Amino acid sequence: MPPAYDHLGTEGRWYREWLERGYFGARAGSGREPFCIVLPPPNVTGALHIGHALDHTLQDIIVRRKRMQGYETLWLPGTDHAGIATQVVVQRELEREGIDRRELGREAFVERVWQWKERYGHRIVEQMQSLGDSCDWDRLRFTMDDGLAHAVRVAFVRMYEDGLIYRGERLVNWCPRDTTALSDSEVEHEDVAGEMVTFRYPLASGDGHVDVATTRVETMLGDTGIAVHPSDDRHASLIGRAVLHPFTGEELPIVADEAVDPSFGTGAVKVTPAHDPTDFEIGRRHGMPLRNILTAEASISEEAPEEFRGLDRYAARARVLQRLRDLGLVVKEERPYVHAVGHCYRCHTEIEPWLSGKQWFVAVERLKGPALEAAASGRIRFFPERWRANYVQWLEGLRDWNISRQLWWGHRIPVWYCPDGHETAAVEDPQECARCASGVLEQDPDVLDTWFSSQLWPYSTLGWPEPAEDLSYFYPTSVLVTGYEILYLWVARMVMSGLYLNGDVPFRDIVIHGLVRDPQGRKMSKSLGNVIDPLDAIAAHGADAVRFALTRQATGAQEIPLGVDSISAAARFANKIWNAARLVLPAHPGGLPDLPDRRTLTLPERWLLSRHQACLDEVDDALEGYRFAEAAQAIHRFVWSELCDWGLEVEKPRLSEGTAEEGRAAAAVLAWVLERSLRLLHPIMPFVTEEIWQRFGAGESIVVGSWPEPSAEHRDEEAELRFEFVRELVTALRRFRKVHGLSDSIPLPAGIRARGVHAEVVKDLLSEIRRLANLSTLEIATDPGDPAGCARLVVAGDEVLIPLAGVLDLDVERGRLTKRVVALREDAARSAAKLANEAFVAKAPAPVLEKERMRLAALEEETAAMELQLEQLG
RNA sequence: GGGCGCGUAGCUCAGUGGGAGAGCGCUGCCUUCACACGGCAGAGGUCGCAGGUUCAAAACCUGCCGCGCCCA
Repeated sequence: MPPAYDHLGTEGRWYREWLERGYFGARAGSGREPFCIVLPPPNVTGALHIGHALDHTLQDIIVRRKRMQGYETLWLPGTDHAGIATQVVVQRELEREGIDRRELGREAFVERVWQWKERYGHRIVEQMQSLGDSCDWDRLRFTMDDGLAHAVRVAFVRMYEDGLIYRGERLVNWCPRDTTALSDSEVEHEDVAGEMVTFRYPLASGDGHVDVATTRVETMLGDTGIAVHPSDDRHASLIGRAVLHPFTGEELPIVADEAVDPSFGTGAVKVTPAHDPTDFEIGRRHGMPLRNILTAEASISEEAPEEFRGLDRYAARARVLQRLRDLGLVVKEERPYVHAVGHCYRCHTEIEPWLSGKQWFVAVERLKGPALEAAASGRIRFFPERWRANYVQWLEGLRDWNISRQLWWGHRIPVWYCPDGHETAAVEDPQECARCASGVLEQDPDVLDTWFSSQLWPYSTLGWPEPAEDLSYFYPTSVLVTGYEILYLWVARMVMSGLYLNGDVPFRDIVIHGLVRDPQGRKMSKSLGNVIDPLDAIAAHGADAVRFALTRQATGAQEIPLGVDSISAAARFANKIWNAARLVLPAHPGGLPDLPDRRTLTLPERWLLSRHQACLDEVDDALEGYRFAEAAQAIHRFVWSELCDWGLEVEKPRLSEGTAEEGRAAAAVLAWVLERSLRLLHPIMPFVTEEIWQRFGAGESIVVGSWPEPSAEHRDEEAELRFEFVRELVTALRRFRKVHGLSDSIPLPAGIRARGVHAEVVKDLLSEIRRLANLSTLEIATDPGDPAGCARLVVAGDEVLIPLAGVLDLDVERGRLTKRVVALREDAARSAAKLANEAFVAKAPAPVLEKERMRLAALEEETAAMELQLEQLG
């Protein structure tokens, strides 16, 4: 084995091997218990980013462990057609060729998108494979596949016929750049430094005015009324009167409406029913006309006075303000005025509430209830649990979902209209109108929200709506793993639709993870230059390192900080295990290691097995509860700080210098621990563990090896206590050496007055202790003898004596002792005060009390020894 | 305005009733035959602030201050 682990020569080779051997394939009805995860499908247009890397790593950890536990394990992969994102990408490509998509026409455009998908759609799949994702690639799905498209139509028609989908005209969230409507969830609210303008409308009667305030002053071009709160005394006399629009001379009525917030501004608000959701409602209640002053691209429309027409909304804002100033109607301009503005989640353009004609909606009222019940009853469980509250709150406030998109790329709405305007919703393209049998039909031009199809993902991918074997075997799926940013957009909708269309929750456990940030907690962005490209990181440090670094940070927190340092640290961890194997494997005869008879094990071996067992229990328990960071930390701590730092170090002499029998026994124990540690680590770091595991010659592949199950078998508290004393003793001696600036390579003589069990331990491990602390001699004294001329340490109550022999600086030694005595006295005083407290003695549990008494005794004993030593030094 | 969180070592975070922890970073020493992608040791913290509960609070309760995210 080379002295350093080489991920480049390892990872691709093993991944191809695993694929060829078909380890990731799952079969329905195998008789084994099913376990299934559907992959949140990445956009087919996209490249793998660090967020995917995290999401996939966590899923792969779950899946690989379950596979090792013997489940029929299916991780079902796929990609999403991502309506807006994909359409925009292809549009841009066309623009570079000087082609407008409208010239090209719908059919040709969609054909172009398919070509694009064929060309680049597989790229992200290969990237997932470089990360090690153990998906069943034979089942790869795409949200526009025939089967899935069929599922979308069936879902739509079923909901339509059940009255859950309807067509209506209302204000929608409009993205003027993508020229499509968006659902409420696709609008991101962000604070913007805008302006607040207060201006006045003169009363039609000429005897006064009404002041109103707005951040979108251009919308006054569409004002068709003024509203005040009915119980607002300041404006009571205005109700029923009218103001004059300064540009059109039109009379706008002043109405009273409960929706007005009397504490905002002057308490009177301008009403723009065609451009604000609240105003839309007010306008409807009072019969105000809708004046749509914006075009689809958010420039001023024909409905506004001529001088403003054609201006874009921001230019219009400035022009309107200037005209109002000219007329002396501006009362106040506040700038900057920070307020929340909705932005398109895809292109970040400011959203306009806009009337775009008739749109399709999902009525959510009947879908909510079962989805709420599933969370309340525990049929779905959230990890971390707190996300349940967010889910519930969102569902409770949910309003009808706009599913029409004015795009060409996506699932076209399966509704046809005849010249009489009758609607025909159908799974298969209809030949005639369902109502009047007209043969002239035109399909709705719009496509469905991408999330409408992805909400079907957990069952459409398994064959729904057909009665598929996969569906009955793997549905409900076991776990869903995703980031909190799509909890509402996707997760909640899958629950609602799964319950409604398929009669059961789509998954049992929902694991919500955070977003990957840079080490300062900032979002990764190109402009900040702090982006970590997982593919670069994999090339530089290996997929295992990227996976481990992410897992180690994957606590339940909302943010997961990741820097290149933590990735290279993880790569060093892989190298550490590699080198542990380099030490152990040459001494191992091959095959699955067998543990020697327990009665022949040495104390350090029993300690090591016990610590290994503790690690195993912790890793297993953490993974069972989806506490990934805890699992990664536990295995890291054991392998590095226990196995390598102590286990291997203490066993080295037996391995190479002992008798053949000792060598065999030591190798067996170390190989056994190492092999099982590899299996524990495999879900997190699949490649390096496989590469090492193969060298055991213990079987086909660690991928299909068995998961070490927790048990109490090797726990040995006594061995842990005894060896813990050895570690303390050795560390104390090393520390002493450093304090006195003594080189590690000069052997020191030492003596110890060990008592009770400690005497046994020291006698037992005399040579090991001498070697670990580099002692020339270690005398075990039972009687006090003459400590003069010796430095004195106290370790767990035992005195350790080191002959000064002229090599030690007495001043340094006095300093060390004085420092120690001061600390001891402080500690002892605190302890004594506690024990002097009657309430503590009376109320604290006996073990706590006993422990405190022992502690004080030990402190006093050591203080006395140190003081005596100081005295003797003079 | 409502909801969910966070505030612990220089940085990022674990820790949820009985002696303050990890990784990274930092300091010093060491190229000893698994690993310098290493070893050994060390420095560094009024656990945001103020009250309260308790024999005992970083942890539980209340309030305040600061910060983040989501929703309106």
